[in-house]
Amino acid sequence: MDKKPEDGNGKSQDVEVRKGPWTMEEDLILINYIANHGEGVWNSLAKAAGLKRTGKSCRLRWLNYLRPDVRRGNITPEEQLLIMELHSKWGNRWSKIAKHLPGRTDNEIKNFWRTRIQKHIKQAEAFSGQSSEMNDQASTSQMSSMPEPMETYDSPPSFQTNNNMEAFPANLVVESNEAYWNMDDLWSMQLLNGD
DNA sequence: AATGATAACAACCGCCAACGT
DNA sequence: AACGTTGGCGGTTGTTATCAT
Repeated sequence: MDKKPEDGNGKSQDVEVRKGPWTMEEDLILINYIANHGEGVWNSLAKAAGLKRTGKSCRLRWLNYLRPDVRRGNITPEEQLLIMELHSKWGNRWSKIAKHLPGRTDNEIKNFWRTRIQKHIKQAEAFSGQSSEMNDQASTSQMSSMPEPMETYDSPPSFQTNNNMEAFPANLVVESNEAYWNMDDLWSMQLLNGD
């Protein structure tokens, strides 16, 4: 292939590379292309589909968001428990952990851990007066002493708002340049689009 | 009602291993 | 065997939404 080691950070001069949030149109293009051609070499795919994105960006978008089998939001207590259990075994091996949670992505689990669980662990540590010792321990590997986590996570305020997408109406909402939509909408659109 | 602080999420970046030529 | 490319992973950052004052 005609490749310079671009590796995600598009610093090619002549080809402009888009960054930042994906638009609805880009999503549709990617979905359509993969529906018709399947996944392939991501860099080539991005070009062939006409997306001004790096292959890496396309891959990430597809795996974490657009895939039909991806489940987002509403992590169940069972899943929380499993995440904590696996994390205590494997540490930050997010992709490995994600393999045991069908439909969940490593990125989502990682975010979930960092925003919801790690915070509570630190709080619990602070209460038990050990914060100085185990500082950022979770990022290294084992959680040797997890203080009865489920009780801590039982009903923190943040759980009330853990699913932003549900704040949006059932149908897609388009707001100025940004678009928010349900994946159901996207998939039904692309099916209609059929190409 | 306005402002600031915090939480949650999406996406990017850099590194590394695997694979192909 | 060496080099280049790609894919995957984990860490980090930027943006937006929500809550509290």
